[in-house]
Amino acid sequence: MSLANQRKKEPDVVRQKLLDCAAQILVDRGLANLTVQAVADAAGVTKGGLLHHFASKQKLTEALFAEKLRSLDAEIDASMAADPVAYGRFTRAYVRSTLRVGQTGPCPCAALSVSTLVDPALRQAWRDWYSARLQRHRDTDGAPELQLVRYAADGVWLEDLMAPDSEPPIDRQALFSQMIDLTRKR
Amino acid sequence: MSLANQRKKEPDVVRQKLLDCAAQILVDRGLANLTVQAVADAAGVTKGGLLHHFASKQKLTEALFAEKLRSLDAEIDASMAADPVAYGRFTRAYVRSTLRVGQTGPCPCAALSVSTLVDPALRQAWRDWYSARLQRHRDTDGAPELQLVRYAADGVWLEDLMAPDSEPPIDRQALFSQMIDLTRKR
DNA sequence: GCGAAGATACCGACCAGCCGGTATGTTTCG
DNA sequence: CGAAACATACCGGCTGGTCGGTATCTTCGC
Repeated sequence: MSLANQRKKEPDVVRQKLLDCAAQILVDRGLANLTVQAVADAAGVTKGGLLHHFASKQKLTEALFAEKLRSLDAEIDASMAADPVAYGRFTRAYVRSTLRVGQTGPCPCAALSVSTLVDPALRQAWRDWYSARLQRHRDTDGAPELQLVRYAADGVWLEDLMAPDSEPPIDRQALFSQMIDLTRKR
Repeated sequence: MSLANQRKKEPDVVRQKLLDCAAQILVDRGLANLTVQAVADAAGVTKGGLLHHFASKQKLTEALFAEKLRSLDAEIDASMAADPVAYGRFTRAYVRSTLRVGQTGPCPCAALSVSTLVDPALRQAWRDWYSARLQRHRDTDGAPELQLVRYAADGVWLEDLMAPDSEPPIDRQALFSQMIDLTRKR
């Protein structure tokens, strides 16, 4: 059996690495290549090892989705806390998280959105989150102009998803400030 | 056996139906469920019958992609021809095609975008089409404000894709005229 | 401290089912 | 007839998933 499992046991690390690798494969190798085997290989674990942490592929994608959603949620909260202006506060935070100017790391939205394509149940989870958030900030972010800005933000990260490495048609920094400007009351 | 193929032979109809069913499955049952068997079943044909029309699954998706892209292209051309104002003409046509107020049938974008997730080659095709179109109308649609509007349009049909049956957070008609307004020179 | 004892983490082999694809038959059209 | 338009049967490969086993961690009596 060639003792291969004499590695140090660090379940939390392995589990996290599985999620990370799954996210990366999802984004830059496409949805079709997100197989249990591929994820396990990328994380340096056997398929059986992966299935130990996540009872099924479904559970894996669910966990991935939940993690990214939580990450986005926290990011937005932090961003909102640093914003002194009430009007359009959520929309600005949403834009900051998606455009990622001055942010570090990849946008959680990427993996999120691809996940929704694989499973209708995940779509529902996303919808729930978004509408809950919208309801929560309806006083400050209910205006149609702000909804438009949020739509634009969605369009931007969609472009990022479809063209990961090519440069955008217009300067992101300029686009960003343009969008932020649109969230100021007139 | 059991002579099941006593139906009238109408290859063009069957071929088209295969494409339609593929598009529908793609949009509302997710990418993972787009199998040759499923498409064949939905179209009332056996798997072998499908493979007769499209030599491979790859060919099927390519044909689907090409058809939807051609459809979108024609729609935009027609929309632009009916627009007397030069500035932002392409952007308005793009918005009309995606928002689909006063348009009939589903947005071709939906199936288009999901297709791009399955095959990187299709992404490239989409990018090529879009940048070619952008280059062609750079004189009338090069302004950053118009790019923003187009981003917003992308965001809208993305929402349609993720929430096919739920009603949008704001009135589509109002959103539409708001976006059109943004394409008028100031 | 130490060592038994169980729980946890992980491996490796295996399986049933579905996938895309092929090869071949049968029916209908021109 | 002959060719196109299908249906049927079947195959190899890969998929997600199971199972039994082993190595490491943790707990706890002493």
